[in-house]
Amino acid sequence: MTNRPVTKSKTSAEALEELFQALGDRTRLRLLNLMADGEVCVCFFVEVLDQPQPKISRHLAYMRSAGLVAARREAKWMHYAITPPEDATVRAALDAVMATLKADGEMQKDRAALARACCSPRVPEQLRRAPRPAIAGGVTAAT
Amino acid sequence: MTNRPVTKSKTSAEALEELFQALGDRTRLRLLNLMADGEVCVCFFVEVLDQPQPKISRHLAYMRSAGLVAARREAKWMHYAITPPEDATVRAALDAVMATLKADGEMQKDRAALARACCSPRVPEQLRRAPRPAIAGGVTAAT
DNA sequence: TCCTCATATGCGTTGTTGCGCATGTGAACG
DNA sequence: CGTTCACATGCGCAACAACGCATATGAGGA
Repeated sequence: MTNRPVTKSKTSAEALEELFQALGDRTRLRLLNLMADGEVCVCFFVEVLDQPQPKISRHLAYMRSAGLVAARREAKWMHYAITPPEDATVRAALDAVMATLKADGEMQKDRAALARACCSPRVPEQLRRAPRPAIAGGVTAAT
Repeated sequence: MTNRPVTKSKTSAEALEELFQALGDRTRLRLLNLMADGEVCVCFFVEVLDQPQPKISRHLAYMRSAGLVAARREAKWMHYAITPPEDATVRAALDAVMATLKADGEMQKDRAALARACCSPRVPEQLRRAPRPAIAGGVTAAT
């Protein structure tokens, strides 16, 4: 459950390879996209992506072991957030990726859905007591 | 053997997923790095990376089917070159990757080896008649 | 036409990945 | 302390990816 000791420095290329393996999956890209504005609680991932919780959890674990995200516990809830890569150039590559996600239509939908799940007065039963993500100022909160 | 019809446009996210799967392999990153300055002939890849020709060929085929590179025939030799992604943001992501490769130590070694194989007066027997890559002005040509 | 060279591809093997399903674990609450 | 909630993980499976080895293909040259 350790958030990984920042990994003992590898070359940029090694870091890149690992990064890309982590990025080469649709679900993980969607998860990353949802974390663009900061920490998000697992239950929101499950709600927004509408996919089985073990699946979400597995992908988060994968990214955590790749050093891409970090987990923080708050009572019963786990929050995940993107951890900027140490290597400056790798960080730049990731930034470019995030920008690309931001521009994608489906990804915008996901983020809108997160904003909705987060801010709507009609929060689904299960999420009513879950800690809200810090989205707010991002995508159109829709109706 | 078609160089792929530029792929019928997908969303940026789909394009990204495919791109990253293609980038998530060491050998392919090394190949891309060698193509940073332009077309390179397969035989140089084999020489520089010192790995079995079928392996090189397979990875090139993989990248070609992902639309990452294009092949051009010149007599008996095949030249591979990076094809800039259509999607502007994807292209930006790839640019960031290439910059990262450029900064990496091992990758610089590979490029130096290519410059050597290309420009040295003592070109290895097999490559003597192979068409040279357009490297020249790149990495230190070494001795 | 036959041969050689440069490259691509078929095949079998092995390791990895993503998934669903069921179950384990840690935190709060009674 | 037992239960419930939020999440993680063990297990088996099917798909895929990477590899080595052998062989096919396509272009030139003798």
